[in-house]
Amino acid sequence: MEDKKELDQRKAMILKAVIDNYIESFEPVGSRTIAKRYDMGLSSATIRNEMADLEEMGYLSSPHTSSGRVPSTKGYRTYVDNMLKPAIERPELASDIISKLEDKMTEYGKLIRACAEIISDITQYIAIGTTKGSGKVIVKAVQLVPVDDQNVLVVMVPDGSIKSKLVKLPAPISADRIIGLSSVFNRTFSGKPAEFISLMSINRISDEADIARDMLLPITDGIFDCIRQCEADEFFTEGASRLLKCPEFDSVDKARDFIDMIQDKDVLEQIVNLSDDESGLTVSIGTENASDGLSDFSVVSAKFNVDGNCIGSVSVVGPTRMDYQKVISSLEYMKRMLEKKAATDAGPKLLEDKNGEDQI
Amino acid sequence: MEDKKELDQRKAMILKAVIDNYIESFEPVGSRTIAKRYDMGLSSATIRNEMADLEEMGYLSSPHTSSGRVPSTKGYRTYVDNMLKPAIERPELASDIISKLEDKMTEYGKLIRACAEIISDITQYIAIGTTKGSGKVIVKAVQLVPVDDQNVLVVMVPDGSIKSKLVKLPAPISADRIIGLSSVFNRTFSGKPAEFISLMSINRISDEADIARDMLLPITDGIFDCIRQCEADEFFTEGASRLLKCPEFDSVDKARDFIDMIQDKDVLEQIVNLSDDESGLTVSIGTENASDGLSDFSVVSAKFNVDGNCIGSVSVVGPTRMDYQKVISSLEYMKRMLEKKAATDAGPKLLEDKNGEDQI
DNA sequence: GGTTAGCACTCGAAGGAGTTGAGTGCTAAC
DNA sequence: GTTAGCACTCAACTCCTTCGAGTGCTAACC
Repeated sequence: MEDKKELDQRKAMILKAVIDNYIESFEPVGSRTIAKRYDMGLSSATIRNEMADLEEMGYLSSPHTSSGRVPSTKGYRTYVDNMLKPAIERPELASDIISKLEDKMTEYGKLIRACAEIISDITQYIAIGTTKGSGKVIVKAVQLVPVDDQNVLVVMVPDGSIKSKLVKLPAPISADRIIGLSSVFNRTFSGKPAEFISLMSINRISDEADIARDMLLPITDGIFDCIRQCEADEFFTEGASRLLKCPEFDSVDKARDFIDMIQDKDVLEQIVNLSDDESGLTVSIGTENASDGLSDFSVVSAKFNVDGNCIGSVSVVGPTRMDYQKVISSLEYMKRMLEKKAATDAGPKLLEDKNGEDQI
Repeated sequence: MEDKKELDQRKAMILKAVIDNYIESFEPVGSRTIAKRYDMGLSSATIRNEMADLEEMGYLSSPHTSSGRVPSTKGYRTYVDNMLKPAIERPELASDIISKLEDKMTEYGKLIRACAEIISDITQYIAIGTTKGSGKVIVKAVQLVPVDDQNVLVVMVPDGSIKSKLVKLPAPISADRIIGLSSVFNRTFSGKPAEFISLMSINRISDEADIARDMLLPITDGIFDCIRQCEADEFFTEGASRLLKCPEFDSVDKARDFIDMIQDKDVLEQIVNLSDDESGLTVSIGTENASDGLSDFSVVSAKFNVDGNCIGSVSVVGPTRMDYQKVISSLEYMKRMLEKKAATDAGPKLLEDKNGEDQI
């Protein structure tokens, strides 16, 4: 009552104990439980007093008069900021993750999906992934692949990704023509920013390749489509059903509401845009979340940066009493691994400035 | 009591009324409800007697002594087989579906996914789609697309689909080399069945194109990978969260169990393999299902055939008291539309035997 | 003989009273 | 500052009653 300044060490210890317990049991924690489970050399009465102080200070709250205490957003915040052990290395996880990623490493879209999957697997919460639509798409290459006499696969290679679209031409055309056309397209567009691909260029190609404009239209449409795919942020959700295993969903209504919410574009945006420009992780707890519907949930978000560009993000959504330790350390670990691997290993974009001195 | 032969017309009418009611309300149906809601010119007492008969005959059952009646599997079966109105055309749906399918028509995998999505949207139940891995894959075309100096996109075109895989070569190579190589690969493999692509051919290509074998290996690996993708049956589930909206999931446990079950490969197999070789729809009701876990659910399954080959299937899974009318008619409709559209319209495979008389 | 009205009976669902136990706040003693 | 002790609170549980929808059966009716 007298002083309401910072947490002293004992209060901090008790706060941590309460939160640890609550995370584990999802039940309001009483003073006696703490006294018994942690050998602090304090009686339940003393702890009771401290807990009353913590409540007054806003770190804890009680659902009703005579029940144990539950952490508040402020309590979780302190816990997350100050009380977590530094992320531990988990070599046993590492090899597993690496092997799962190995296959996917060639394209960022698939890669991030794989990350989200793995993270959801590890943490048992929902993981939401995004691939960041790079604002300005640079076309590295365009290729046309003849499929049959009237269908052409348009392949566009921007940075760090590959997009393709099958288009149907208004009339049959020979494979050789397509291949010839392919090199005209490639010559015209490669290295150019996406804005460059305007209708103007069609006329140029039409002249150069001596081909009717309406044969080219579906192809350029296809390219536009690929560009649009690149520019668009993509969302995907992994492990939604897992959340049903959380005891907080004791009624089906809650589960329903949550699932409805998590499918709302706006909420997804909020979840994902949460992390600011920093390169680290962001944790948003309970009422800290912008969206009301998320006030009983926490979001831990990691952005993945390669070569200074954000290529996407993975966020974990779980109940406020989530296992922060686990979530944060696995996300951090994933982020480190992915960025390191991307920097040393494949990924089309990273080879740009190499010289082809070994060329065969 | 006296005679236990077939349903007479009145019994059938009452049975249908009970099932209609139960499907709507998910509550045991009493004789009075029927008497009031349907103007049959019969009192509740008479209907009560008839319902007792229906129970004795196995079409209905009552959860406990003094509650209304609930349809049994046999009851549903009779309902589905004899009492549904023929599928109605829904022009308003048609245009919607067609426009949604338009975009996806180029590849069967995406197409069936889109179908499952639409069906789940319409029916509000879970839809499970599969693409049938065609046993014997015929390689229509192989193309290599240079991405940058060390990465190559391997594109393989089998029937009705397109697969691609990005591979990394052990050493840089020029785009022109790749394009040259591409035509060698294509010449060697196109029109050949997948089995043909053996290690033998690598040597041949290695000779013909004058290139080191270890540069070719990643590429053939990529092709193998594409073939494997074609051969594999693929599953996907749409609208799983919708099922939570069914009142039968009054407890979270049930929902959990169901979601666990629906993710089990074996159960999925059963759901999908349910439909026999017939070309129509298959309905499996409650206890008719092979898997115990599904005994409170019904599955309606449609196989899609194009040119006499099954290209995949979509199944709807819902509670036994699902709206069969809606599910069956929309699935049937979808099947008809898809097959018709596939027969008249694009889809790479369908152009094969056309001559390129219009060639530009 | 089929149909109907009437009545006693059944049984789950809903609501309320009493009990239990974990937990609190407060006070007084150490 | 810490602790023991005690009165108090309140959700959760159990037990009990009431309520009503629905049944089966019987006797009367057309």
